[in-house]
Amino acid sequence: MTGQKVPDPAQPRLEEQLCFAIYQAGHAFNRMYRPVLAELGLTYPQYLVMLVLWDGDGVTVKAIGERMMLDSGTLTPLLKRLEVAGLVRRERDREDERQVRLYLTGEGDALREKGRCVPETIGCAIGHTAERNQNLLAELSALRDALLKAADQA
Amino acid sequence: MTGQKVPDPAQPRLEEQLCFAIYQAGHAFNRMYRPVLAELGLTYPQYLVMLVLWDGDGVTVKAIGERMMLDSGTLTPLLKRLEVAGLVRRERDREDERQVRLYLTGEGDALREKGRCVPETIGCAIGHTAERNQNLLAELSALRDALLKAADQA
DNA sequence: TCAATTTAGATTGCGCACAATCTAATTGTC
DNA sequence: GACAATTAGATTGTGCGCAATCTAAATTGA
Repeated sequence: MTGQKVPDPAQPRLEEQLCFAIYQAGHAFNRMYRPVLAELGLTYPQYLVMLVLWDGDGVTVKAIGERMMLDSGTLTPLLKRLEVAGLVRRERDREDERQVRLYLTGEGDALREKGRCVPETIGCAIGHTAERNQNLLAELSALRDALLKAADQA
Repeated sequence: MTGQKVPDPAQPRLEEQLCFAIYQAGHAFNRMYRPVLAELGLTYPQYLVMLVLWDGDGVTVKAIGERMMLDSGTLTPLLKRLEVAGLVRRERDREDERQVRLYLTGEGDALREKGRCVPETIGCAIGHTAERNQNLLAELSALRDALLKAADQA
């Protein structure tokens, strides 16, 4: 009962598992983004929401959630923090009062300028060729879709 | 001030960014693992810690943290939950009382059997060839290392 | 028209992730 | 041996992620 259980060769090691590679890459990205985004006063998920809104605001919470794979339990407090920060307005849709639409404030729109250099900063850190990144992006998208499909069926 | 800001062509769309692909793939993995691991009574990060311990117990908190890229602020409460669940023992090292070593209990060791089929279950869901997954694993590891290196220098 | 169902968000509770801070033990230096 | 510096974990506070539940608004349809 006191320690040193025998390792199990049938159990794959942590480092050989794809899920763990994703897990670590996600952490590494976060670590890279954090100081860059701190200058904008944003966390990483907040930055992703701002990307959505910079791409076109007036969208509903649900639409943002579908694009980011997040539900209202995550988004509602996050969006409220962006509102408190003065970057967005949350407004009930007059036509359908169930929906809340998100609009950029002047400040939120202006922040776009400060955020413009972020992708390049990160891109330089990675240093891979555009082609290599494109390929990796495609592989990850396929992986995501395969997982979601399997998770839905289960 | 009322809505419909102009989209910005210079800002890359969410779906074209590597960081977002990782972010989504991570969520998709989590969604896939959740119901499978629920049968073991584990969350995904807890499962990763158990993988470390099944690979050899008696390791320190610091060693687990380095392998998983987590600090004590995350690990301490997580390990305490595993202890409450009866899967591990936390024990101060007699030689160096600063360190806490983790040992599997009989129950934690036994859980290995129930967890044996997990990687295969997930692997089937992905459905890719072993070679394709190996390649993706290597790419992700390289990406992680590039990001960590850049983050350290900054 | 009005009751049943569906839908959009909000809320609550739990667990992970991490920065900042704290305590206690160890090491290094003199 | 005394004392500064380092190291291992624990603690606190903030924010993300998600399941479960709740409310209110819209839709369906008998």
